[in-house]
Amino acid sequence: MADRKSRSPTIIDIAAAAGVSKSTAARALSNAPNVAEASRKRVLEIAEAYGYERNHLARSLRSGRTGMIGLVIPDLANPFWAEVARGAQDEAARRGASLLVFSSDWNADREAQHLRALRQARVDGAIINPVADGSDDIHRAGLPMVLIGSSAERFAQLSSVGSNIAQGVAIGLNRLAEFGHLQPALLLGPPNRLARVRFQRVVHDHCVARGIDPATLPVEEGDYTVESGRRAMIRLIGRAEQPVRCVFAANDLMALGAILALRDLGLRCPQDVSVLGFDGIPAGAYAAPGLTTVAKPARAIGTEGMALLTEAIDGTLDHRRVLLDCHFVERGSLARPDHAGLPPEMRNDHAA
Amino acid sequence: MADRKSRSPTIIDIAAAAGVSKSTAARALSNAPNVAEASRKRVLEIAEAYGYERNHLARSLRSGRTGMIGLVIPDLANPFWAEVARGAQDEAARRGASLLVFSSDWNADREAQHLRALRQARVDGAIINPVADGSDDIHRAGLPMVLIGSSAERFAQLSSVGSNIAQGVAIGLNRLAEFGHLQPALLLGPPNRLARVRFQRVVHDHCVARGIDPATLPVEEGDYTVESGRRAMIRLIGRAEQPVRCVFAANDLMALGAILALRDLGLRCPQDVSVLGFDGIPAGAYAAPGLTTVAKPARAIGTEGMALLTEAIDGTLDHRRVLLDCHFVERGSLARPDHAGLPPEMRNDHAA
DNA sequence: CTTCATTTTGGGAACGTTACCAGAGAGTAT
DNA sequence: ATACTCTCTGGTAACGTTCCCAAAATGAAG
Repeated sequence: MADRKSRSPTIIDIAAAAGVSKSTAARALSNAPNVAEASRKRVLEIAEAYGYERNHLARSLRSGRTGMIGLVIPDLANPFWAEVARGAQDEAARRGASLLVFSSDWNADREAQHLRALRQARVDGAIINPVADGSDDIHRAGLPMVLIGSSAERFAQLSSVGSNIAQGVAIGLNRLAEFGHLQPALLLGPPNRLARVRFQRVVHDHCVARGIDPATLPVEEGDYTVESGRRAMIRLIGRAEQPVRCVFAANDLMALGAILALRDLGLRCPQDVSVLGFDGIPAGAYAAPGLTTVAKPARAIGTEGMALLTEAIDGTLDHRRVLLDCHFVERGSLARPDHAGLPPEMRNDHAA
Repeated sequence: MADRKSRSPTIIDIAAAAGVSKSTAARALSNAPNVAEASRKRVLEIAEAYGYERNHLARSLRSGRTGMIGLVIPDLANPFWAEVARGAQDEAARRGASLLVFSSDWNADREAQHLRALRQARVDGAIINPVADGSDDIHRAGLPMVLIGSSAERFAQLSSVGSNIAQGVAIGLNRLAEFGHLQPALLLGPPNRLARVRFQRVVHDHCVARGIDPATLPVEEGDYTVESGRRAMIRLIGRAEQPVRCVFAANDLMALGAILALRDLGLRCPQDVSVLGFDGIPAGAYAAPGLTTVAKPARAIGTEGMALLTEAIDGTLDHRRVLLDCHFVERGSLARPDHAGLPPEMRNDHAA
């Protein structure tokens, strides 16, 4: 009896079957007030029996709200961003919304294209990791939005959620100090890139705060890939000045590269050289030794971004910039220096 | 001039401004035939100037097509499924569709809930990795769908896309044979699980086809986690009967565990023991040695699933079951047995 | 029994688009 | 000039809701 016309029943069918007007049926189904208990019960029973399902399209067209949220990230297949997406999706589901996901591949054109698609789909709002330099495309979007990730810094006037790099670096350096490593070498990203500048600046500030001369830290650079980390580590070890006992890498992939390099060079990690990463990617757990790292709150960035966006949609959000704390993940690539394994000329006795 | 009423312009505004009826404007904007070139040009110019954007909601309500596709996978944060999602998303974008993503967490209730959301959002179709045992929820969905992944086997009557396990195992065993490993030990998943049964059956068949007695292959089992793989490898080495020179694991995580175990046991990989994985997760690249593995065509499953779904939506798809080939990824955990490094009692000279 | 307040109901008008059909021109052949 | 075909156009009716307002029913108080 449910589908006489092989067409899914509309609210009009339900109203007719329940012997009420579509207005009353609508009220009953959206459990609004001012509908007699008897009518409501009637309508709900009929709807249940007919397998009625509200047409969300019509509802949206009328009310202007779609219950859909757009998410634009650089790459859904990247573990970090996948984790962010998962967080956003969980929170969206909790709030009864659905998530439209797009990957920009760090490409401004594609980003603009996705933004257009979002607007056309009439999403209620969007969470975006902006790629475009010119802020035009982002602002022009004309819908409630929350930015995520570090590139959000370029758009100071928009609310955003990111990880607290300063706090993360602080944890890292503190833990390194506890292990006796006061002057870790740094593996940074390519120069001129925002991420590198920020990481380096934060390390610098923290060193100053701890009374360490930042200029004494050896620095090498890579491009955030494993291979570049491997080569940077080799260069670092090759330096004559000072034996390297500890490396703090700006991301996990380079840290993994460093661990590989140490193995190739016949040095033990962590006994000879400690390695600390920054990111918290799952792959770090499978290295040997497991990569100790400062993990960014990827999933929380997604959930918090969605929470903020909800406020933005409701209009209750005044500008806010949320920085979520990183946390330390101990896995075994950090140790007190073990001088026994090193030839005398490589020993370094300044550690506490 | 674009937004006199601070409201986005509708097709009626455009039509009025262009001095034509909304019918003509609609035809021009959806570049339909039977509209004078002059009118079309006029309308398009005005639309451009006003920043007009078609309301996809209204369009969908009328036409019955939303241009949205649902994707339900177990976990968006899982690298394999993230890769599948990425493939689906790319193909969707290529076809001008948008992707609604949901994670079921291998939970039938959540899956049912997501399917309901999809129906309510009036998606044109869905790509699903089914979790529910009872086929009811899936069939009841009542929208065009394509299943992906191995669990699709349970729903023989629906079209599906999966990886060709048989072919993948064949490549793996062939390559192992080329390295002189004719009787690899097997690291399987938990008994009774579909995935294990299938993997084991395929290995069995291929051994028979190659003239090897399947019963001679040592077998251990784990639960697809790294730790279980580590323990299984230790048990394997501990077996008295026969020295193990090669392990074929049913997934990459267990293979990574095996590599960790070998290091702990003081055995060299690959010189003493070769390890072959199955999956192709990115983390395998960062192990030492890099994990050689048979990679499933994750991204292709997504793209092909979307391609099939498009046909299903158009009604041009008759039942099909697509199996996509796996490919071999050489990374360094495979080698010819190097007897020199082993104590005499562990040597095993039957290899070619 | 009236009056008034309150709850409940129904009828229409949106929302912005596309589908359909009939009519208006324009051009060509009889 | 008439008839006919063609291309183009405009009006109207959907699509399935929700929102608004007025009408009807109910109940309480005078």
